[in-house]
Amino acid sequence: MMTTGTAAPPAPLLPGELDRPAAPPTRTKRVTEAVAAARRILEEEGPNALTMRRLADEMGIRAPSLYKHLSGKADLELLLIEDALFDAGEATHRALHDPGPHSPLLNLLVAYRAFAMTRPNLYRLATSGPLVRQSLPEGLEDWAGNPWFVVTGDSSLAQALWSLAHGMVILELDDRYPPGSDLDATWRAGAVAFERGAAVSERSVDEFVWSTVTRAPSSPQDPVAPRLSDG
Amino acid sequence: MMTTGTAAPPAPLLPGELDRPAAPPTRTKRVTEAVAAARRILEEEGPNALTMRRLADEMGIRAPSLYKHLSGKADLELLLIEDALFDAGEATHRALHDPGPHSPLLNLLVAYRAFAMTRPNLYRLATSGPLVRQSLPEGLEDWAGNPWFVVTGDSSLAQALWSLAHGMVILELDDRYPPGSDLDATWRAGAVAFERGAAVSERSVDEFVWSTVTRAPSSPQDPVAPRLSDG
DNA sequence: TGACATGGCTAACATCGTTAGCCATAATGG
DNA sequence: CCATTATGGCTAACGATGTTAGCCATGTCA
Repeated sequence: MMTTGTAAPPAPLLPGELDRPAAPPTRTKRVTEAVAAARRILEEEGPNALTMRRLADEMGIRAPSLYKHLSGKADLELLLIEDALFDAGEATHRALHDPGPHSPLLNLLVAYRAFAMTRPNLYRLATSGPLVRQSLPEGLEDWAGNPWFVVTGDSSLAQALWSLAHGMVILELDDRYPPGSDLDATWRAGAVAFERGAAVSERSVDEFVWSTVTRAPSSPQDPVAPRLSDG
Repeated sequence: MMTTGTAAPPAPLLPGELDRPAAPPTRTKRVTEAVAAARRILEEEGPNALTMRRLADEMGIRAPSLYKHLSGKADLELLLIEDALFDAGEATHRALHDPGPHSPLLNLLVAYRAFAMTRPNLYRLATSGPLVRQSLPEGLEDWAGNPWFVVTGDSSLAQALWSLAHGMVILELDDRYPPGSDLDATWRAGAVAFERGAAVSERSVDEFVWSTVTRAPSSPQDPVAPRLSDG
């Protein structure tokens, strides 16, 4: 669960580690309840069950009344994503400090995988589709991604390692690996590659450019409504 | 575009390379048209535009008439996924044979990234959410994933590398990297890690087990209807 | 020629997110 | 102390979505 604003035991920051960002914009009691209920429904009954009517039901009211507290479903999902990012940040930062049995990099991977596996639907919701970046609390995204930098010491390597972790997590959640795959071995293989890569100088490679790779011109995605404040 | 069943110039197979799987189950002319139209709509107008009514419109008929050819929207999407897997397999197998300017591993990554970037919405559709494995043509999945094994020589390493590629692709498509990120550098960093890892003996690592990491008990996803044949 | 399969159509339904507009109660201010 | 306003519920309803039921024209073929 998310501990909004309550100060944690102040562990000394590691070199390169960011401090926890300001708490997210204050939430009404009722909004907090709605988010909690939504989270419960999402995780226990799946994403299809998370409808405005079902959510209202869970709160003992009718669907239209939800709009007295939330601007719409997109707003609700944004709040869930906020929670997920806070939780993920907490879990991964903790992995940096806890005396895990392995290397920091491996501890981080283990923590990330465990985080995702224990709340798969929330993880999927928070990491799939275009991100509504400007609606998130200031600094949250940076803080949540910071452990990957702390562990690798390089921003490109950090992004690559996070990509690997996310890729493995989401493919595992979606059952995309061939049946019978030894996923632990897959994670191990990935960890090994980066464990070795992180220790090595950043630019021992030929200057390869990806310039031939470009995005298809103006490929539309789904529009995402900007966040509205509590009404 | 997909070249269903038409034989390609028979390039000699590389060691470990799988042969192209049998062509997908025959599609009616009308079904083929529907899939083509759907693909056009999806890529040019985004996933939200891919509606049964919109698709019917594109074909000059009314929505209910679509059900004379397809069992439902899930069926249509499955056909799109089939196409995407064939195309991806073609692109990546070609990367193995073309005299690319780089190492095989790098050539593969470049091809994969380019493939995804040129049809982002189809890629997202084909790789997001639970896979309806039993509805896919026999051998398609294995064949499409085979290049990753050819390049790494090890199944765990192959899955990890594919995970990295998918992670980077999907995060790039969804704009999940912090603004201003040098994504080429990220891909380079990832490639380097695996370039080095692939050359090394598979088991130079301590025997790490992930046994503490388990899935949340019975977390529901969205049910997926099994594929029905053409009606 | 008649039976049947093919492939269109309209009408309609359930479910979804969402809006409009009503009303009771609580809070607030002259 | 009462009037006014804000809060937060409600019902009714709308438009979009996937989908089904049932009708009918046309072509195929025994």
